[in-house]
Amino acid sequence: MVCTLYRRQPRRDPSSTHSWFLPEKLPMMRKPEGSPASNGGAKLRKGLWSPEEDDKLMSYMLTNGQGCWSDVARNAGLQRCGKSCRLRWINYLRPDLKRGAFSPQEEELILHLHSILGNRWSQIAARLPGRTDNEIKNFWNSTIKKRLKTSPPHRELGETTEAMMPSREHELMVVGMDSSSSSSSSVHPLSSRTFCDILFPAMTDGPGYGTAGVASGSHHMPVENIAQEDGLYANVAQEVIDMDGLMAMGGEQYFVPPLVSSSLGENATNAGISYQNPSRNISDNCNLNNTGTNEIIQGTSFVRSEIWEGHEDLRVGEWALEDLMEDISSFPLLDFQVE
DNA sequence: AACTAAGACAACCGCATGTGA
DNA sequence: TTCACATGCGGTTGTCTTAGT
Repeated sequence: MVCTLYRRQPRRDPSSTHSWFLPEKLPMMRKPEGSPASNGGAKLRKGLWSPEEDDKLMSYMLTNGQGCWSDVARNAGLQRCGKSCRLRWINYLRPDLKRGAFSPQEEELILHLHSILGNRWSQIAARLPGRTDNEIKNFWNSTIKKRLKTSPPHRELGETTEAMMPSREHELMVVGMDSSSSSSSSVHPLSSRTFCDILFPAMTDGPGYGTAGVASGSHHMPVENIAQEDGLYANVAQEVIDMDGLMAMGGEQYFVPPLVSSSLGENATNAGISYQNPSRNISDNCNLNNTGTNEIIQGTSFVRSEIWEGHEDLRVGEWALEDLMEDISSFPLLDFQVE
């Protein structure tokens, strides 16, 4: 039997311009376990969130912002573990979430990024404003994966790869972005410098980091500095990409979408990073927290703005995807991505 | 109308990492 | 240095929805 693809109705109005819109009351997919009144406060609830719980968490986050998640759970009067609250907030309640179907541009971008980053869903999500890693992961596993089985990836996205693969392809396979297994998130134990040297022997400097020649090979920003500024994983491929959006391979430069601000209340790695348009700075609308996260994000934003001053169109929550796709269209799919 | 298969997606779980005492 | 705790991430599971039979 063949079922047509569909997506459920968005539960919130994605077209709303209001910073916060309360979720529609959800149909119960699963009966929430017990009621807060009946569990005596001892046992933590699991399963689907009730609308009441959502309201509690939402209003707590609105008034207090994010702090320690276990405190959030406790202070908001939720019989949930902090982890559960965090997940609910990030994946569902966050105001900057974009609901609804992925656009073709987004799909293509996901494919593209996945070919580069593998199953690093959080990294991919960081480049798709309003989308969560969970959402992208689900989308990939349920839709794209199946689609790719019936149509090879580089047929869909245009030319890649054999011709464009770096000559050290086999080393890439061994060293770095192994997404063939479920342990894709792992950071390879090899030193990042080694990885970098193997991957990008002729890395360029990016905007904000000088204009040394493409093949200089000696102007790498120190890994430590990159990590400091971006809060990135100790994965040089990612660091290279994140710091300037340019990935150099075999003397060619390829654009990788920059990190965008799409996740309020997360750390600076995944959260607010490129507020190019101050008028849309989310922190203007939301009292993020009172524990300093806001300042951190703004500080990071400053760094980011410098790095990305060539990309003025970056916006929070609404991304010029067309431009982006144009920019990355020159980036080859790297076929070390294995299903 | 009932059943079934498959898609969609919310949420849990385990692990890794970071941080502070 | 060690330990405990918080957080983040990716994989996986479970349940609901929908369409076809």
